[in-house]
Amino acid sequence: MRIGELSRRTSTSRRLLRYYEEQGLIAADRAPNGYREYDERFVDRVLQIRGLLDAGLPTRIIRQILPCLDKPRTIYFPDATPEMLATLRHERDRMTERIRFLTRNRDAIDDYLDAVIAYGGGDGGPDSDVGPRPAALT
Amino acid sequence: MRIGELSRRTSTSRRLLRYYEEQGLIAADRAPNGYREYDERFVDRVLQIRGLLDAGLPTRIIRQILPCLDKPRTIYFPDATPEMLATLRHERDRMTERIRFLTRNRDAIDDYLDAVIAYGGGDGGPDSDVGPRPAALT
DNA sequence: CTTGACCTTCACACATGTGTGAGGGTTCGA
DNA sequence: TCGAACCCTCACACATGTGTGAAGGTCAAG
Repeated sequence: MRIGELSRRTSTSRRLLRYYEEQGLIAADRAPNGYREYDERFVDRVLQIRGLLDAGLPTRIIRQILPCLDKPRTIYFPDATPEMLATLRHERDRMTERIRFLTRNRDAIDDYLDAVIAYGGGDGGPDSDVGPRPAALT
Repeated sequence: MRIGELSRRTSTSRRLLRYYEEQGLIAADRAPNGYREYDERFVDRVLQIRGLLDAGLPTRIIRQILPCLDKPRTIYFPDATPEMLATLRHERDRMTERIRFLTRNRDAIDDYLDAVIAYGGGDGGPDSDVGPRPAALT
C-alpha cells in the first residue's frame, strides 16, 4: 500500500509517517516512481510506534527497542551489544516506574471520581451505572 | 524553604519550579523581599508533578487533576464541574490505556532480555543472577 | 563595606513531535 | 488532454518542557 492508505489505517498523518521513517523507525521501500510502498506489517508497526510515543518514549529510544519487540520472538538475536542491553534494562526499569506511577495516580483519580458520584449523585456521565451506593454513604 | 532548597530536594531546576508555578501547578507565597517561600508539602507536590509529566501528561491536564489527588482524601469537593469530571474520566481512561501499552511492551523487553541471557549467557549485567537456566535451553 | 551565595524577572535558545503549505511529479478516469 | 487525487521534497512554524544567561536585588559573614 502507499502512504495515504497507511495513513488512513493508522490514523497517522503522512507527515508523521515520513518523520518516523526519517527517524529510522520504519523503512519503506520505493516504487519505481519514487512512491513509498508499505506492506501489511507496517500497520501494526506504526500503531506500536504511536503507542510507545504516547507512553512518553522518544524516537531515539523506540528505534533501539523496536527490533526486540517483533511478535514472533525471533530466536535469531540481532546485534545485541552490551550497551544496547544496558539501554534495554534501563528503559525497562523506567517503564516499570512509569507504570507504577501511572497506576497510582489513575487509581487516585478513580477514587476521586467514585467519591464524587457517591457524594453528589454524579452528573449523568458514563460512570453513573456503578450499582448501589455504599451503605455508609446513602 | 526557598527555591534553592526545594530544587535540591526534588532534583528539579529552579527554572522548572518557576515554570510549574507559571503554569499554575504550584503556588508559592512570597517573603517580604520577594523570595518564594515553600513549605514541606511542596516537596511531594513537585515530585508528583514530575511523575505525571514523565508519564506524558501535559501541564494543562496536570493542573486539572492535581487538586483531586491530595493524599488525605479531602471530603470537601472542590468545584467539580461536569466538564472537569469528563476530563477526569477521559484522562483516567487514557492512563489505563497507557498502562496497558507500557506493561505489554515492558514485558516484551523483559522477555527479550531473558531470551538473550539464556541464549548468549548474558554480558555480566545486573540481571545475570536470575538463577538456573530453563531446562529446555541448557 | 565588600564578597559570595542566594533570590528576582526577562528573554532568547533548543529539542521533539507535529501542522501546513509551496513547488512540482505521476497516474488514472472523463 | 484535462482534472482530480495521489505522491515527492523541502522548509518554515508552533507548542511544550527545559537550559542558560543577563541585569539586578537581598542578606549574612568576613
